[in-house]
Formats: sequence, C-alpha cells, structure tokens
Amino acid sequence: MGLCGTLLGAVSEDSKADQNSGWQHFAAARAGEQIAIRNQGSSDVFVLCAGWAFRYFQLSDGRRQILQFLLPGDIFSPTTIFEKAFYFSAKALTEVRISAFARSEIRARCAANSSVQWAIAKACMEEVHDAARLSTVLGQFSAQERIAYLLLHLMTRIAARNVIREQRFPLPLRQQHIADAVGLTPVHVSRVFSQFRKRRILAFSDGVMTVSNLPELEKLGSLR
Amino acid sequence: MGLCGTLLGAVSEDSKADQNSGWQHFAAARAGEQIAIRNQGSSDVFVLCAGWAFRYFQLSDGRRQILQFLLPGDIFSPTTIFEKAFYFSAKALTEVRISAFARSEIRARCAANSSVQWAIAKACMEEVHDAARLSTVLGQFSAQERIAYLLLHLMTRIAARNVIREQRFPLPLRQQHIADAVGLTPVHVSRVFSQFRKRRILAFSDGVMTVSNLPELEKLGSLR
DNA sequence: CGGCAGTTTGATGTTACTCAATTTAAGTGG
DNA sequence: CCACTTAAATTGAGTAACATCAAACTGCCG
Repeated sequence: MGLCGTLLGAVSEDSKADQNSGWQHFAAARAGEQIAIRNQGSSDVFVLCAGWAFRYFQLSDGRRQILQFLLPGDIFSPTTIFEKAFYFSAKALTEVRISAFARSEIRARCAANSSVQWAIAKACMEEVHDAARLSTVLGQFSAQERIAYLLLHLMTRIAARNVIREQRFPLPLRQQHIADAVGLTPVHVSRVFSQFRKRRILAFSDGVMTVSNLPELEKLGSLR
Repeated sequence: MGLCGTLLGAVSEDSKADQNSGWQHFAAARAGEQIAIRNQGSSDVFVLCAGWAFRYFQLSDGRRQILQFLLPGDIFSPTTIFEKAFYFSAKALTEVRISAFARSEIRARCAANSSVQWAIAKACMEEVHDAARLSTVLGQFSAQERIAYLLLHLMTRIAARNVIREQRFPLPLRQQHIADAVGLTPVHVSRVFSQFRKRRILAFSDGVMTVSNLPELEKLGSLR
C-alpha cells in the first residue's frame, strides 16, 4: 500500500531532513504547478505525501495522455528508482507535499533489505498491470465504459487509503483531466456524465463524486 | 537486447535440458496456438527463441487488446520473474520455439549476479515505457497515426535483431492482429492501408511490409 | 457588479464502425 | 492444370460515436 512506509522504515514521515543525514527532504507545490518534466534527470526519487497529482505524456502538438492520478503514498513511478530521467511529466492537482529520497539511499536499502526489494518489485508490477489495463480500456472501450473504468479504478485506490462513506468521495479533477485520461474531449465527458446522471448511476459536482448505482457502473467499466 | 543471452550466460541456447540439471527446457507451438492464458500459474519463465507471438488481454465479450508482439529473444514479460500467474494471454503467430527457465534459478542468478539483476530491471522499465507509449497512442492518436506508430515501433524492434534491407521486412500479421493492437476494426485497417498505398508511403502484402516513404510515416506515427 | 473558468447544450461535421457484397489469394483434390 | 473451397482483403453504402464550434449558463471571486 504505497512504498513510502516501507522505504522510511521506523523513521516518521514528518521528520526533518537534517535529522536524517540529508538523504530525505520535502517539497511543496500549489495546485496546477508542474512538478516533473519528461527527460529531466534527478538524483532523487519522489513520493507524494499529501494532495493529488497526475503524471502524463505530453505530445508536441498540445495533446496529452494522463497515465496515472497520484494519491498520497504513491511513488511517482517505481522506474525512477532505476533511472535518473523521468519518462513522463507530472503536475499537481491540489496543493501537494512531496518527499524526495536520495536514489542511492533507496538502492542501498534495496540491496540490504529484501522486504524493501520486494515492495519495489511489487510496485513495478502494479505499474505494469495498470498500464496494460489502461491500454485495453483505451483500445477497446466506448466512452461510457472508459469513464466508468476510470472512476472504479480511482475508487478502489482511494478506498485502499481512506474510508469511503455512502459511496461519496472527493475527486479534485476538472472534466478536462478526465478527458485527457480516457482519450475523449471535455465536451463529450460532460455528455457522458449527463447520461450517467439521467440513469441515476452517479453525480459529480463541486469536486465530490457520488455513486448511487455501483453495480451498474461495474457492469459498464469492469475489466472481466 | 533480450534477456535470453544474459540469463543463459555461457550456456548455448541450443543445449539440451538434460545437460543443464533440468532448470531449462524447450517447447514448440504451431501458428495460432495458445501458449499462455491469463491467471494461469507456472513455475517457469518463458522466453521466445524463434518465431513470432503476441500477448494480449482478453475481454469476456470477445474483444481483445494486443499488448505486445513478441520477437525472438523476448521474455514473455519481465513480471513473470516475480509472480507465478500471467496477467495476459499469449498466442503464437508463426511456428515458435519457446525456452522455459525455472523461476527459482533466475531468481538465484539475479541475487548472485548484479548484471542479471540490471538486465531484468532494464527489461521491466522497457515494458513500462512501451505500455505508457501505447496508452498515449491509443488515447490520443487517429487511425492513421496509430498504425504508423505500430509499424515504426515494430521496425525498430526488428532492426535491433535483424538487418532490414531496402526498407523491406517480413511481418507475419493478419490485418485482424493490427486491428486488435491499435483498437480499430479490420475493415478500417484495410482502408488506412489503402490510403497509405495511394500516398505511396508503404505497401503490405504477402506478409511483407515495404516502407517507401519513411519520413512521412514518421511524421504520422512518431511520439515526439 | 463584472469577469473568469468551467460546465452544459445545441447544431453540425468527421471519423470510424457495421453490414454485406465482391475480389483476391492460397490451398486441395480431381 | 483446372475446378472448388476457404480465409483474408477490399469496396460500397448506411449508421453510430465522438469531435468541433459556438453560444448560453453556472458558480466563484475580486
């Protein structure tokens, strides 16, 4: 459930950098701020501590594909443990707090501790599985199915961290983000949401998602 | 360039299983034969030695997304080194020869030899990068762009193994496979090929692809 | 109150899908 | 070598899904 805990071991998330011999430090960013650019190198590995962000692939003509929404505890990508340069760009969705670990330190802990090694391998596999599912959804699913999948996927990831009460949860996304995540235009995303509202499947406004007919949503967006 | 060599070390690819204490053996399959099923477990890790295959995600209603075409030297997926169950299904495109390594043996070699470890990490990252690019293509590209991307991607992968002469190379795919790889119908794939032919960009028949205007193809299908 | 960003709605256009018929290519058996 | 069969590719016509463009509407904040 996130690498953060495993990597930090007994050290608290909130400890200051100077208490930890400089192998860890923190950063913050405002909503909308760019927090990573493709091909940019860094000697640190970043983990999202608080807030929402997303990572994406930017095309030269302005189109972009959102690859993943990042939740607290998510490492930006497990691949950053093994290579300096990001293969993606990233932006903050809300105000965020980011923790930066020295890559050398993580690699050392990885070599020393097999449970860290295993946690990293697991995270890599999770990224591979998620990417394969996303490709399948983008290649094969209709607009309704794609949006249903995205929401279900986010729900399970949120539920693994927080309790979701009454099928309501905060979702700090604009429809533009959803569009860029599922390969549709914002206008069409709006139309699909209006279809969902009419069918009493869900409602989404003011950054809060309310799912009123989960079975129907799963019928649409489940990968089985 | 493929894990096969790294994993085998000094041992020849063609050595018999009984010469290697049983940690490696070979299998063959005919064109079209199923060679892996999702969720199926195995204590072996499979590498394609000869022929073409592909791995895909099968949906219950018959749709499928081809995730990757496998070429000689490709491990089915680096993730199979860490987990028993496949997250994908796979089929042979041509007659194939497959090598199976005991997972325990690979893990042991990984722990003992850091160059093996590094080769595996590299292969994992390659799979992650490819999957992110595929998602971007499926989410953002038009039909022409998708097919151009697929062909360019295949060309670079083939060129890393064989010499491509005169921009001609064998491509043992049906249009149905291309359709399932890029999320189109076979009928539309045929129309796009006919547009490419008319524009003198390429010709594809009898399982041989001839690219006559590579710059134009790259203008369409390059991820930059 | 005015301005701005985001969403919704309508009208229209384009892309790709569906269905069905036709053509092509590759065997197969006489 | 020539019918006959079968799988794959091509073509045409009609349709559905999604995009585009533009206008109207909403909520929010200065």
